[in-house]
Amino acid sequence: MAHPTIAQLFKTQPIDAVVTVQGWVRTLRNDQFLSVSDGSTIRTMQIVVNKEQHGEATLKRLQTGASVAATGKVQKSLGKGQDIEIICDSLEILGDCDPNEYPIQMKRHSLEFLREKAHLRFRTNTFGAVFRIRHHLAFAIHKFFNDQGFYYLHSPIITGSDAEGAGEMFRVTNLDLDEIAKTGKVEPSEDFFGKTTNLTVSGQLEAELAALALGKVYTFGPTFRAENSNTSRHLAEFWMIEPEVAFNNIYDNMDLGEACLKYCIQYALEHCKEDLEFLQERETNEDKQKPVDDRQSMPLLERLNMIVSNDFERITYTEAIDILLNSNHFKKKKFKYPVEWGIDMQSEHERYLVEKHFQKPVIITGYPAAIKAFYMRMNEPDEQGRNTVAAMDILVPGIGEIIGGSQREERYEKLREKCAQFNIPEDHIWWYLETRKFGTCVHAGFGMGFERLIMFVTGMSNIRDVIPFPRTPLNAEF
RNA sequence: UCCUCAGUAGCUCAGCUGGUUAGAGCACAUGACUGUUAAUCAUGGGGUCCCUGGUUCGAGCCCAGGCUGAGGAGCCA
Repeated sequence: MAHPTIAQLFKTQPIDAVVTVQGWVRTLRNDQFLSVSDGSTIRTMQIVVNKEQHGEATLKRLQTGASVAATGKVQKSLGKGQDIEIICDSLEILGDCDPNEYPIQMKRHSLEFLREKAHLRFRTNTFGAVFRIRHHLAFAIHKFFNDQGFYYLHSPIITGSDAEGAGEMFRVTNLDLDEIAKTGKVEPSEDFFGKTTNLTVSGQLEAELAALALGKVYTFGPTFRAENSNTSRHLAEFWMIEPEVAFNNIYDNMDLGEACLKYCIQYALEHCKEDLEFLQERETNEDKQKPVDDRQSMPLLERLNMIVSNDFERITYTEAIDILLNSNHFKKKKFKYPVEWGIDMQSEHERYLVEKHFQKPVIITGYPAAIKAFYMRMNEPDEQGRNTVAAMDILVPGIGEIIGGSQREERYEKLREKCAQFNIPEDHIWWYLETRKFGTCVHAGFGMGFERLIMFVTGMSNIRDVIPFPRTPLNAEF
């Protein structure tokens, strides 16, 4: 017999049908009303039990967290909190849950506490909502690209390339480290792959290779950075989406990034309404404890709708610097870091542009060549002879950079010059250079941090709360 | 890695200028009630005050070092 999920029961409302619900107890109210969750929705099913029929000993075992199977007839609820309920006929406790040991209670827990119980935090309303939304967003990404004729490319997790310079890498080896500690000698040629290998920091270079044959591709997989960064926006293991499109220039790239973000948010608004409403209420309650300045300027759903229904602001780096230089904020010397053409903009500068000046997502293009990666396409020098590249960053309120991308340098000799400037030996990325030698073409792409997207959509403020098992310095317990 | 803040009951927190037996709410146990919505009411049990060392007649409180967590910065997605 197939068991309907609670989500299905609320949807179909099969009054008078006899059904079995399997799930986990949230509370037992009044020795009569059992609230059961099965993860299919944030809502719980009310199971009406009674002491006479099921026995006092059984009711005592209906502790928060216990797993149960309840069979009974679906009825319109007499109570006010739900439209249907199940009048329980037979009740089976599948797994007991000792309340003296079980750490999750029907009360508010801090997110920090739940992070230490990562194996059990799925059972809370907040994390249930977050991870249901995470699923829907992953699905939305695939649907967006698939519907536009992109191919999903599986870039390698283990890479022999160390050219991208996106950050510190995790070494991958099966050499005997104890032996190496004794001899003090590492011989890469004796390693599994016969050379030094690392966990990938980006699938971009590989995606470019594929785009120059398949046309439109995207990667969506885990990436790894061994940076010792301890912030609410960084992980050592995170998921990234990297589309790469042949014949796209920087403007096509901006259009794609904006459309992708809007599509994902719209998809969540349509498919995760109840979870988003719950998270909005949660955020509003949390905000009440905060100083007025730290609160969100508008509720979650309003913020998301605002993004979907407005065009992103598009400005050049040079214009952005001018805005900063002409701001009262700058004149009153409120920026901690200096502002001048050529700087790598600090968080405070980006936040000012996005949250104060424009109050909506901003796409900044044309960054100084000196502060961007080697593979970005050189623009013609500006009137003042300054070198910029066809890079673009999409910044959103509250998160900062959610997308970073560029038109790629497709000119063979220009790219070789860049390699020389960046001290990248050509024999390390000969395969990348060859794509420019054999039928090169204009192409562009970007990287979008999946967890940052989820943060933006859910309103969660710590990245460790939007990935099931966060990997951060000194933390890999689960 | 740097700066700032925090660590007290299972959880969330209070604890005065260093002073005698360390508190509250929730959770848990027992009982009452029985159409509740994190049910309610009464009663009860529950503490390595993060660790190590120091100052002091006396340390949850002061000092030093360490550990852990959070916020911010850098780096980035």
